[in-house]
Amino acid sequence: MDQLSATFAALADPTRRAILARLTEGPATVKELSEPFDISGPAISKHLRVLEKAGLITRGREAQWRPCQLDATPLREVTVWAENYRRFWDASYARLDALLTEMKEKD
Amino acid sequence: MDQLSATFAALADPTRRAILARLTEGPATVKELSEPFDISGPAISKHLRVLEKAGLITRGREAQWRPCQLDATPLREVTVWAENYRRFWDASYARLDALLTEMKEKD
DNA sequence: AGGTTAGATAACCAAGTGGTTAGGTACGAG
DNA sequence: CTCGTACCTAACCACTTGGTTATCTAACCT
Repeated sequence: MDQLSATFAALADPTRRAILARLTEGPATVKELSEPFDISGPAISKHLRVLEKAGLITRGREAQWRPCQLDATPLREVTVWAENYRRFWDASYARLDALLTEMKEKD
Repeated sequence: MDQLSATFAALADPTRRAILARLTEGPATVKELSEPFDISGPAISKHLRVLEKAGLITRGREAQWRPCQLDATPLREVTVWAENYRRFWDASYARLDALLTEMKEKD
């Protein structure tokens, strides 16, 4: 699975997006991350592994804790990808796009 | 499944992203969309249904053709969501963010 | 009417996903 | 040393997914 697909797949789950949102407030242990959810530890572990494989989090090792930290660089690729479609929803951008195309055709 | 999850799930497949890329050049029939891929018609049909349920395409009806058209509005929600994480990858944005936080704390 | 083309549906299969429980490892505290 | 805590792996389950082939409908063209 390519990087972008892995990122999109990881983001497709609300629990994982909530974990990322929590991590914007700083690193957290697995226990802390699992608090808001009504699911078992192993389920959280699996979500974290998906996020880790997608490169969205990195994990440290402190005694018996394995602190998680956000790594948002894959999200930059997501926005870069989505930017190619901006002209299809952003009216003002579409006008600019049309203008640029027109100018290019005049060359 | 919520809208955002459906969109991310739809985008997690390279074939579906390629279909969207093709549709930026204008509407296309199912046959046209399936040309570049080495998979069966029903497989394409399934991909199109996923894209349709995610609101990324709309489908018309012309004689025996069912032309597909891009609808990028869900992608706007994707960028809106990702924008909340920009400060974690964009250094200059992070500095601006820190400045704003500092100003807020002075109030 | 008969044949061809576009496309959808149905039934099936292998693999993946999101969850569980049970049990194992590693570390700190008493 | 033993106990509790944090976390992981393994095995299992129901459901979904991405693909297939076979079959159906709908429209066009002779």
